[in-house]
Amino acid sequence: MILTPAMQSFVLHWGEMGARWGTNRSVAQIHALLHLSPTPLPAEEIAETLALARSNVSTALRELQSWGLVKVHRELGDRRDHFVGVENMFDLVQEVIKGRREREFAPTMEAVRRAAEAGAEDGTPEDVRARMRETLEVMEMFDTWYAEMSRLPRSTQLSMLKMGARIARLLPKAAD
Amino acid sequence: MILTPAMQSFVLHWGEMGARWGTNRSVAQIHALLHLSPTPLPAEEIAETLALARSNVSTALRELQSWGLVKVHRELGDRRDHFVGVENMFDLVQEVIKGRREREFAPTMEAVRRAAEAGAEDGTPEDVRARMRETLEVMEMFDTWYAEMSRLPRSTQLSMLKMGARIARLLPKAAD
DNA sequence: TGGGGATTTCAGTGAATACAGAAAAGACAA
DNA sequence: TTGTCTTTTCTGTATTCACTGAAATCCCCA
Repeated sequence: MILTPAMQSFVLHWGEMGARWGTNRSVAQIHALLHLSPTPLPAEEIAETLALARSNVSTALRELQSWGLVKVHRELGDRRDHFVGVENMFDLVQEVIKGRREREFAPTMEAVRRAAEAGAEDGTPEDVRARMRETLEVMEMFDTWYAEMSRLPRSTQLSMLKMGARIARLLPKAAD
Repeated sequence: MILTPAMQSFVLHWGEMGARWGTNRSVAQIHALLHLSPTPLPAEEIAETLALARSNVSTALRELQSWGLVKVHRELGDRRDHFVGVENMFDLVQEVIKGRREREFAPTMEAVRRAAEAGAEDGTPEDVRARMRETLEVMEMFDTWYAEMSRLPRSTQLSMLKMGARIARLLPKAAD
């Protein structure tokens, strides 16, 4: 598969963003390529197109699959796996946020909780503990908000996104 | 300044989260320390407390200041700068998101836009270009949503956060 | 059960990043 | 100016992380 300049640019920039968002460059590039490709691609072809080592592609594909961002597609009469990107961008966003919350946010929140509690017995000054508790509360507020939002049906999420700030007008004047 | 075990744990975990969120460990640790500290701290003391090189602290503080997460406080009769963390956790969240959008999201969005346009002339298949445009649209939707939300007064943002999913009940049945 | 293609695992290499320590620059008082 | 204290810049080193290529494993078919 040969990439046009526009496709190359897309893949490269997507890879760069991915590198800054917690995945490595190759994973993000492969994801970009699969997202653009109209047909499922075998690992070999991905490696050629992006000039990556075959083994690297294999690892990256596993990671993408574990995140639910890539699915395997089997072709009749072909032993090789073919890979497809999730078609819907929202699934991507959802998976990325979910993953980051689980791996990076939740553990810290748990640690902050323990620190705030443990502080009572190890001589941590009360005002410091108060700051810890306040920090925890903010973290929990965001976490709860996220949990609730992620459970809403996709269509509702979309409406809210599209409404943007106009949704604020629906709020009662004196919100609790 | 001596840290209790609870404070150490807080600082360490915060540092770890920071490392996964785009800043380096030291920057995040310093931020955590300043967030806990009831009084402004001079750079020297920060370095001692966290066992970091003085130079490293200097660089980290500059970075934190450029992000608006740390302010300088001058003490009468003391030449040294003293540093304070922003008291409010929301300011932190706001700054972090703003920074990431500017540095990591917006440039990619711009690149995708150019790729989608340029594709017209370099032989990029129409269906591929369509996927690029769709990607761009989703990115723009999130970006617009963020831009609008960030302009709302803090109190409104807070109400919305606390309402969580209940806000969905305020939506008209057939949202556009 | 053996052979061949496809995939995964693993160890070594290379590049990027964070860090420490030294040197330089800046501010202030005498 | 000179001396002292503080802060910043710079350079080499260490660590971390991604990547490659080779070897091992897996899977399917004959």
